[in-house]
Amino acid sequence: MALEHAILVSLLEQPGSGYELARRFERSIGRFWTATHQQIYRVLRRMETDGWIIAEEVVGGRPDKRSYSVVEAGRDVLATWLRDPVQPEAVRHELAVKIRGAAFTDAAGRTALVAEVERYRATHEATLARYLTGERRDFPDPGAQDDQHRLQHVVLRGGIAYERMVLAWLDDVLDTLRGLGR
Amino acid sequence: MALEHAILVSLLEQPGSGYELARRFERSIGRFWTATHQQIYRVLRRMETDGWIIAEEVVGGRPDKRSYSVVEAGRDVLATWLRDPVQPEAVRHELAVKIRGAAFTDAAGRTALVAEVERYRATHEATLARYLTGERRDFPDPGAQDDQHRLQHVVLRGGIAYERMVLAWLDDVLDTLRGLGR
DNA sequence: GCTTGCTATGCAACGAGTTGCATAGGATGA
DNA sequence: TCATCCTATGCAACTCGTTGCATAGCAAGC
Repeated sequence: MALEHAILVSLLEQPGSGYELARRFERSIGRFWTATHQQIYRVLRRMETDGWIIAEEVVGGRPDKRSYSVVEAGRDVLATWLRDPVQPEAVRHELAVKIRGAAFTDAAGRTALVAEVERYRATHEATLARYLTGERRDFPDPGAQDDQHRLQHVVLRGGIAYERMVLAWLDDVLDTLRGLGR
Repeated sequence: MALEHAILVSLLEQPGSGYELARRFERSIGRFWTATHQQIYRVLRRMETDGWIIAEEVVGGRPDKRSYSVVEAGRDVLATWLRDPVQPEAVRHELAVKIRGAAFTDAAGRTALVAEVERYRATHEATLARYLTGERRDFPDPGAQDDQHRLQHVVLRGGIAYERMVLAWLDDVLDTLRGLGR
């Protein structure tokens, strides 16, 4: 129900094609909103039909592309949405289910889960490292930022805080799993 | 693709009807896996057809109900799933999108967003309070727990850590929003 | 020269998840 | 007594999101 809005924000920050948006969703925006290219292309066409964005055909590149920009109606839609109440997040934390499920498996299954949690922990460690690198690169001087960068920065700080929290919790999980059965 | 597994874990912890499961998903399990009663009823029927669970008709109560329990085949499915790699979480954080979107609205819109973040913060404060109350009630003596309770407890500690992280971040967000435009 | 990979877009089919509505008995309260 | 709420289950219709596949030109490497 809100992929449209994530796309509006992304296009306002920087106009671009469906392909470019898909790449951004793998990086920056994808930290808090995921989408496949299929979904993005479909929603872009609908947004264009509804008059929220306009496309400019760019025939220079190897394959031609359609670069989208937000128009007035799109800005209005965004402004209205910003005033709507924030929906409670729909959490889907598969690992938490597995941890509680570990009570119903045998010792070999738990050993396998420990290994899986370690692997999972490594991916979050890598994500944190990426965020910190990106922070040093994009926000080297927190004192001298315009509004847009300050807002992007505070969202990134949220991502960093999340990853640190997850890492600390996963250590707690590993201790707990290893200490089972006395 | 994994509501089945969340249901298996919940039914292993405690057999119950579709309605009871729906209530649990609003409380305990719903902290990390959401589902409506519609979805739960549909999946339960499929799981019964597939022979993962069996239903017992309970005709005593006001409306009759079907109480489900996990059978051997269901345990096997769960054990296999526990060994599968954990999928990276698909994050959907609407508030983060709105914060970045605040760069493209006017002063009145930002004031409205501050109020909304404060309301949102209050809901998370209430959630944290509920978790802490539940922790004192369900896990008063961390030294003397069986495996199932230790695992439930570590998942709850994850929820508590998450809520604390969110609250601290929302304070950061409020400071940032209030400090915009110098 | 051939394969592989990247940019760039899209169709078709399916499965997951939501929303609105319906039923029906029992309890609670004005 | 009548309205409202809670337990308990379910249908139908819809939208959201994923997966597999297809196309097509250009670049890079073997």
